[in-house]
Amino acid sequence: MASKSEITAKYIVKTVAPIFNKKGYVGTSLSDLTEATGLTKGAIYGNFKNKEELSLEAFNYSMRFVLGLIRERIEAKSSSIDKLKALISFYRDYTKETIHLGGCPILNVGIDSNHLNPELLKRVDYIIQKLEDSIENMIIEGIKLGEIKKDVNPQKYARLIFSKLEGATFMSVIRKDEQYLKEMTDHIDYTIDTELKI
Amino acid sequence: MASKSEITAKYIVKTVAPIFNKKGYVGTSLSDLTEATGLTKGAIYGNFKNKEELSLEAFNYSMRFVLGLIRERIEAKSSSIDKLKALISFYRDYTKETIHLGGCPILNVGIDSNHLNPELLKRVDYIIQKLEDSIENMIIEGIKLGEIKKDVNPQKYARLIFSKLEGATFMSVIRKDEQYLKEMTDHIDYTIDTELKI
DNA sequence: TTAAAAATATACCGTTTGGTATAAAGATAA
DNA sequence: TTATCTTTATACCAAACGGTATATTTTTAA
Repeated sequence: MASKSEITAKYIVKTVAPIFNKKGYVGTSLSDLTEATGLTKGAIYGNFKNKEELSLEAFNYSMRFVLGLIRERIEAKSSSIDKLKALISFYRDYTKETIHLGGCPILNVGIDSNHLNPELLKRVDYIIQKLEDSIENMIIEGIKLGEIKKDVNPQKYARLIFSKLEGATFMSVIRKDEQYLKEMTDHIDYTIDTELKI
Repeated sequence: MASKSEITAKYIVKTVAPIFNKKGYVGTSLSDLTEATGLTKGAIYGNFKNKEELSLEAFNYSMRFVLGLIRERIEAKSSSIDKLKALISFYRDYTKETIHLGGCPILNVGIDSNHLNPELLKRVDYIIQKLEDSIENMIIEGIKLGEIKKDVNPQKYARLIFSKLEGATFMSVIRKDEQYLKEMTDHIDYTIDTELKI
C-alpha cells in the first residue's frame, strides 16, 4: 500500500510538470508550485530535496507520459514499416497530445537546460538517444525482415526523421499552426514509401 | 555624430545579447548584465526603459546579425537554385556561426518566450514568417525563371525546409553534434536537386 | 483508544530580484 | 572658464526568491 507521502509526491509531480515544462526551471517559482498544488512549502520540501530535484522528476513524468503514448501506438503494430508509420502518425497530432503538458518536453527542457542545468540537459540527451535508437532499431529490423532496402543507413535515417519531427513540432508550437506537423509527417511518410520500402 | 549614450546603448545591447539568448529572459538578472558590461544599473536604466525592452533589443540585435550573414550569402548568388543552396549551406555551419550568440536565437527565444513573454514571441513569429517568405520567394522566382518545376508548392516547400533546418539545429545544439546539421543540409540539397530542379 | 511516527503548515531566514531617487561625474557649448 | 545639460554611479527600496526550523496536524500501528 502506498503511503500518504508517496501519493502526495506523485500528485505534486503530476501537478507541477506542466508548469516546469511551460515556464522553465528558473521561470517557475516556489509560489507557482504551492499555488498550483494547494500545498505549502513544507509539504513540497518534505517530499523533495529541492526545486532542482522536483524539476527533474517533473521532466521524467512528462517524458514517461509521452513515451507511454508512443509505445502504445507502436506495440499495436507488427511490421517495421507499420511501427515507423505509427510513430510518425503520433507526431501528426503531437501538439494536441501534449497540450496539457505545455508542449514538447524534449524541446522545452532541452532549450531551457542547455546553458543553465547540465544535469537536466544530460537527461534530455539520454531521452533523445533512446528515441533515436528506437527508430534506428525499427529500420534495422525492417532490413532484416526484408521490408526495408538494405542500402539504407539506419542511424542516419533515424537522425533525419527525429530532427524533422522536432523541427516541425517547434514550428507548430511556436506559430500555433498544426500545418507544419501535418505537412512534415506527410512528407516523412512519403519518403518511407519511396526511399525505405522495398 | 553618435552621442555618448547611443554608443553606450549599442555596447550594452551587443554585450548582453548572448546572455539573454543563452539564459533566457527570466534566467538573466540585472546583476548578470552589470557584471558583463562593467556598467551599473544607472547606466543601463538610463538607456533602456526596463529589462523587457533591453531583452527585445537584444533579440533584434542577434537576429540582425544572423539575417545579415544569410543575406550576404544569398546576395552573392544569382540563380534561384543557387540562392536556396546558399541558404542551406549557411545552416551547415550554423552552430559555428552562432556560437558566440549562444545558439539559434529563433529556437532559444521562441521556446523561452512561448509561455512567458507574448510580445517577444510575436517578434519571433514575425522573424520566422520573414525567413519563410524569403525561401518561398526564391522558389516562386525559380519557377518563373524556369529553374524550378511548376508543380512545386512554394509555401509548403518553404515551411518544410525551414522546419527541417530548425529541427537539425536544435539537435546539433543540444547534443553538441554537428552531424545532424550536416546530414540534414545534405538531405535538403538532395531534395532540391531531385524534386525542385528542372 | 492511544502513543509514536510521519507528513504538512506556519513562521521565519538571509539573499537577490527589478527598479528608482539622487548624487556625482562627464560632456558640451557659450 | 564657466554654466548647463547629459550620462553614469551610488545608495536605497519593497517584494519575491529558495530554503529551513519548528509547531501542528494527520496517519499509522499497537
